[in-house]
Amino acid sequence: MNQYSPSCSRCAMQNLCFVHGLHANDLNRLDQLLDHKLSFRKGDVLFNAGDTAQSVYAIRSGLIKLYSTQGEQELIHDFYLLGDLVGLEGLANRQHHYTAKVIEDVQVCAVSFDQLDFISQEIPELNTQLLRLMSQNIVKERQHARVLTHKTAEQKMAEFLIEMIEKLRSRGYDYLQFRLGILHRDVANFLNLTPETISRVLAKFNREGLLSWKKKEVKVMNLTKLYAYSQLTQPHLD
Amino acid sequence: MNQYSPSCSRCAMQNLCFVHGLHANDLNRLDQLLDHKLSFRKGDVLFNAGDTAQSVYAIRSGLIKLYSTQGEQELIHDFYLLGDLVGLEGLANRQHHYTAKVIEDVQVCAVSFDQLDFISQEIPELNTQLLRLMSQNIVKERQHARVLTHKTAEQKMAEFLIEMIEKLRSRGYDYLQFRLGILHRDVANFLNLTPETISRVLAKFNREGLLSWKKKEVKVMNLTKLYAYSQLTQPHLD
DNA sequence: CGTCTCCTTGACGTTCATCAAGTATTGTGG
DNA sequence: CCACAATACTTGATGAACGTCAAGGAGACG
Repeated sequence: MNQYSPSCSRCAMQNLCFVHGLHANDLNRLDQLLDHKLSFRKGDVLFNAGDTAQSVYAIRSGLIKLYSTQGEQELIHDFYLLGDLVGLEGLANRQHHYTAKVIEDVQVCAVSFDQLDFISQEIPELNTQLLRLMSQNIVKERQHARVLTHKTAEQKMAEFLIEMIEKLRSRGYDYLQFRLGILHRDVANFLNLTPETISRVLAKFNREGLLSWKKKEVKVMNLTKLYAYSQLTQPHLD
Repeated sequence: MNQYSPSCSRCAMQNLCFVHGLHANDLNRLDQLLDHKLSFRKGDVLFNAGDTAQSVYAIRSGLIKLYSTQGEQELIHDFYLLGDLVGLEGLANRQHHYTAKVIEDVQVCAVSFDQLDFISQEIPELNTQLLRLMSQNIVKERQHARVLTHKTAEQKMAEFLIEMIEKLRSRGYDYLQFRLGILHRDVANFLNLTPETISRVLAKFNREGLLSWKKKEVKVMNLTKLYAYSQLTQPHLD
């Protein structure tokens, strides 16, 4: 599951990243686009706001936060992990609007915009795929706006955790116990709360036998109750 | 300025809508895409969340709000007016995620996705343009998230008004006195405030000789002070 | 000209931020 | 690998911004 293969057509993550939906023939063409796999360490920056954008990054492992700054104010827009695509919004203008910083060591596939542009003219399906990803991004941002504005601290926290859980589940990982190396400060920032509030909510979740998150290790004790807090509907387990 | 011309190549709004940046030749091709001009009345719905998406709409006049609903909760994501493009995020999946409702009678150009798809394969520049618009949309949503989370009621209000003012200014309209037919309720929703708070902030702005908004008519008395409230930087006036 | 919706203004309440101080954990250099 | 410094987390006390509730007034529409 975690094995790396250098070509898209044999890539273990094929279903997760943006090539999903392309035909075998097209995948072979896409292979040529891939720079080699790159590694970054915690604290490294994939790109800064204002940088010229040269490629998009498909995350193979690790964790990245995407944020913008205004004055002193840092605002985290999203976290990316295995199977996610970072930096796509820089494509059209060849300029990044955000900073992508590694918070847990990552391996990424870098895909050059130039080549992507070029080949997407020959593979219409890829173009549609890019537009689809952009659309999904917009929908996601708007959903996040709803969370930020209309949910209580407890709902925000529950929803955030469930998003992580569902991502892990969809990728076949253990989702009842896993490492989550994000600072409370960063979660707080993302959800527009304070670290203190995060701490209090987690203490409550723990007290009520819902879930614990200590020393970067999450243990889910009562998933159903967690869903109840989040107001999301719990999917049927297979 | 407000005159309607049925072909893109002679369209008075050429610089405002998504064809901006295309060459004359390409514009002629684009002409074929245009359905005739459509009119909608206040209260009409261009499309509903969940509808199959068939075209994108370029606003020629009037005002539209785009929103989603969850349970009873309506959430307004954006307002669109002259020169704006509505419904683009439905392109990839051919499905609308939001409802677009007319709040002041509109005239729109409807551009079919099918044809857009087809011709964008022949005009690479159009494709880039679509991606650019999507990117800008994402950036805009994230900026809005910042406003929702990190600004006071007064800053939100000032920023909202300035956005309207700058839009009118960029389109060559009177921006110190203009009609703004949006309900306080809708502004409140958009900014995550209550109508009461909107009312109080406007009363304050009025008291301080900044601006008045009564009977759907906005009069700007002190633009500089308004910018000061918003924390935005005032552009140099020509 | 009456009804309905929208807007205004005031009194009060709630959620979460802020401030503060102490404890745990992580990172670092010897 | 330990010591200690820096950073992160926890918990409590207090407060502020804006929401909620309420009631009256003004527009808009038929």
